[in-house]
Amino acid sequence: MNNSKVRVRFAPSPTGPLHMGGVRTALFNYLFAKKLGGEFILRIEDTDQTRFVPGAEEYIIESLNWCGLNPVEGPGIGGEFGPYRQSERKEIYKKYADQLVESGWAYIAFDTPEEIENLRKKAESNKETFSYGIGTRENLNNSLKLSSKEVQQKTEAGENYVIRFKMPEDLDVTEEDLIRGQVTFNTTKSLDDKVLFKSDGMPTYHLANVVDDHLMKITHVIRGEEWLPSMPLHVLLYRALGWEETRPRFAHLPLILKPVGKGKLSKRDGDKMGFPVFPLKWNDPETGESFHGYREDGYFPEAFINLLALLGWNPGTEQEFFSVDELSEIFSLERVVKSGSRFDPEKAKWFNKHYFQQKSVEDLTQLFKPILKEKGVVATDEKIQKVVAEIKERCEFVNDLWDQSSYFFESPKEYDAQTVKKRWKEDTGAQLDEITTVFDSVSTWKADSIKESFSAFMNEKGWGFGAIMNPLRLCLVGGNMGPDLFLICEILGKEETISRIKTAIEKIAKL
RNA sequence: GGCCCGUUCGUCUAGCGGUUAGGACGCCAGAUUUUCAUUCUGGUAGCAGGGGUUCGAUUCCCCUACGGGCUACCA
Repeated sequence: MNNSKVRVRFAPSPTGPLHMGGVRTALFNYLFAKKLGGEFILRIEDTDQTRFVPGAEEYIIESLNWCGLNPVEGPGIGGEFGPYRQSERKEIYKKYADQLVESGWAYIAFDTPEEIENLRKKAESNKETFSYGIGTRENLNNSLKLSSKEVQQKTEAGENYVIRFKMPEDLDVTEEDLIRGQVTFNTTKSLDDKVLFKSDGMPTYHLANVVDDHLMKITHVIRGEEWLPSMPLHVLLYRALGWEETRPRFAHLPLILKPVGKGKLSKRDGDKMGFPVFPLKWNDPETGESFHGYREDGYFPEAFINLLALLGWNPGTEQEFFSVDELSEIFSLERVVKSGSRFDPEKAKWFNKHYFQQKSVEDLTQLFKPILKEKGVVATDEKIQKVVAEIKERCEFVNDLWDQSSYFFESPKEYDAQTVKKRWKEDTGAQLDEITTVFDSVSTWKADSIKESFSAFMNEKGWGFGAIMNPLRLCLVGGNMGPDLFLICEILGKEETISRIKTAIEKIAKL
């Protein structure tokens, strides 16, 4: 096989947004290439004109970009093996299809889709499955049955035809999958005569894929498990085209499964369970539907990549946090798991939390500012930074910052009913009123000194801390959450603190 | 239905003939925090079933069950 420089490709089709399984495939390709000092390229497989979705290609490229998985060759990037969009390589494929017909590895078939559909239905009514191939092809409308003269007449008359692979009979095709080991398929038992070239002048995936991988000098095909059944076809195609010596090796990745229920992860699972399935937000141009994205939901790309890497792969050590660079050092296909893995949204959050906590207060402040602006909050960077420093450890997403800190920027709109019921006693209002006087007399408005004055007063009165601290917190934040109370006072400022207490006493009395 | 792939705590996984079956997420408990959260400590829970092979099987082989994928002029 191939001893030259490692070259791998990620080859999505632009039929919609790339989902996280696709990103993982791209990631593993990328890591494999990096590890071996090879090249990672992007190729757009848009041979099905009927399924083209506007914006999908841009989405794919932007997603890879957000994840930092940048190809060295691809559409919009260029490279010596371009173009990298199969629709732009259309002319290339026909030649190879014809070559296969000439060499007897393929044949021309005139059967219309309707005819085949009928055969399929008929077989189905007999509880059988129709398959175009060994056993049936000799009796169908193709160049195997027709005389060459008839074939010529039909093609010259402009009749539509496809080119099908002529699957050799009873041949065991054995291939060493880099993840699964030896896999064997018997041609008669499991393979039919796949269409290689469609009547619309475009190749199918199978032909285009093999031709392009060869032309682009791809050394390793790393793709999803859904392609495993077509591996023997591809192997045979390389053989038929005479490219066996240089053909790539295969590795089939396990699939990502739904968190609960049956089957592989799909588009709508996310909205059902409240997690994104796509890297970026996607608005479907046809249905108008909107899907969540990791980016917009506040995940950091580092976290997204990290969680993806550990879904179906592990380093063999107990380390769980990895940068892309680290992964590039230690990634290997041997450590890819064979079975499909259920996606766990909880663990995904945990990964993000880790990266969130790694961020500096300064960085988080910058990320928080646009959110505050959106909320109509005006505050100095100094205050925002102070707040962020206090609440950082309670958050796992940038979006949590507001939920954990809104009371620093606006006074409570309501008071948590449960806390009121539990903590607000008959004389609480009067006691808190006295506290405002104490606060008013604090000269240096710093957490320490506020606490000092407060404690002295409490001791003098002989009041229980618990009986005052909790309702006091209620007045200032509206509930029983938040960091140290005196720090909150400090950040709020003396005036605001006192005013909030007074407002609360009034409002709660009315409840 | 046919073909192929797979099966270790609820989930992600380590294990590559002899281990008290390890870690992580989640969950539970305790400690700290005069709140809540964080943090720390501890706990809970697993080799799908049945046959072989072997002195010995989670580990190797076979069968069954279950799960997954494919079975288009879609990728």
